[in-house]
Amino acid sequence: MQLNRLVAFYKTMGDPTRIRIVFLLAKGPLHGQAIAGKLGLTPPTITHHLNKLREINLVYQRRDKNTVYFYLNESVLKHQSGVLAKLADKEEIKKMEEQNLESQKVIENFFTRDGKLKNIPAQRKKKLMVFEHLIKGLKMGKKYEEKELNEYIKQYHEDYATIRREFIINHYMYRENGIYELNPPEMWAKIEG
Amino acid sequence: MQLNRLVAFYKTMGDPTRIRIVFLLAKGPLHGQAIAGKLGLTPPTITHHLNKLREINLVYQRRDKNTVYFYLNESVLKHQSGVLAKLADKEEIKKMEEQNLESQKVIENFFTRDGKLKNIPAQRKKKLMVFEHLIKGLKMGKKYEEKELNEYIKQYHEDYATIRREFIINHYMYRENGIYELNPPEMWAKIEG
DNA sequence: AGTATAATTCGATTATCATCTAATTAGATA
DNA sequence: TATCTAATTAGATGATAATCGAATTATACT
Repeated sequence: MQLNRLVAFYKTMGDPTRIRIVFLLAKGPLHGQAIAGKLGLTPPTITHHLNKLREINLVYQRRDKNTVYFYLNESVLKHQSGVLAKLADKEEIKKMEEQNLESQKVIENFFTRDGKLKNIPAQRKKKLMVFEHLIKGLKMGKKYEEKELNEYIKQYHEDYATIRREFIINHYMYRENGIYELNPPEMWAKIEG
Repeated sequence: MQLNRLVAFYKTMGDPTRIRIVFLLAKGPLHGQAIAGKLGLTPPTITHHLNKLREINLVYQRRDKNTVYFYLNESVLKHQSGVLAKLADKEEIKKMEEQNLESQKVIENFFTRDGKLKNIPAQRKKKLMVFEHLIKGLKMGKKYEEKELNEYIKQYHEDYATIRREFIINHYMYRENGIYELNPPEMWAKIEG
């Protein structure tokens, strides 16, 4: 459970202008000037808020000629709706705690005291726990050259190629033209209870 | 749809300390010192955050001897989870818009141009729309003497007694020792689509 | 090439807010 | 009544962030 990401989501949503933008986009995509017009604000202000909304992956954009259309990413809303529902349910809270403990144990088993990965677990569940631990050092939104990513992985384990491939397979990251980037957590391979 | 309340909820949740408090309370009630201890913060800071959380009705408290126990109000979390789910669903958005328009029309029909209520609608749905409009001038958390509440209602309509009673019946407000206070929206009578 | 339009960046201003220490209130017990 | 503990209030400080006008970038059209 990523506390930081949760907080970032709420902090971003906790602004009247941004909530209004979200409601506008919930009805369908709009371009910047349209948003500025409907809200009675200037374009720089809209850009500012759209940046914040993009940081939490709530909007994405597509360009058409000269104008950029902004879209709402509904999957993020659904995901956060689920988080809130779980938070209201003591059973789910207990499950989350247990999962945290279990994952902590696996990490202790598969990493040396100085943080190296001993070997890649064979069991899928444990493997995913290890991967989630590994990517904690990567920054959301940052673009990584293949070389840079290799170097990062090598801190932990020799076989960077395998691990890098696994990152893609399990949707922790995606690649475009040899550039790697983290996916938002909603897309990651799920660890089944 | 109360934009302000939505924003207030998110703004309050958008703080790491408060999120941690919510997670703690999700496991069960705690008293102030315990929270301060677990988070490594001073009691005044905890009081500060609990006030914020109480403002959005997310926590309530019960006193036992000298110590105050704080509880999480799970219904608020469920409610907000539902809001997010709706926001992710274009159909629901459309419904909300239609409801808004309909409600606006009803308000126009039942109020004079200078804001007086002509008469109390007989149809339940319209009646509730009118009541929701009336209570917009009342402040959440404020305690109203019966006299004060009567005066407020009289701005709109002679028959303050009936309307005041309806506020209670439909759970817009509650009364304790002759003091009236607004309920949180989750408790209000629902207007069926 | 040159102009028009949309979007972004930069810098400044202003307001909000998390946290602390010190002081105060409230209740319980002896 | 005196004292202990828990909680709150008050005031100060430092950091964050919403908004705007001016300047800049990026793309399209003539």
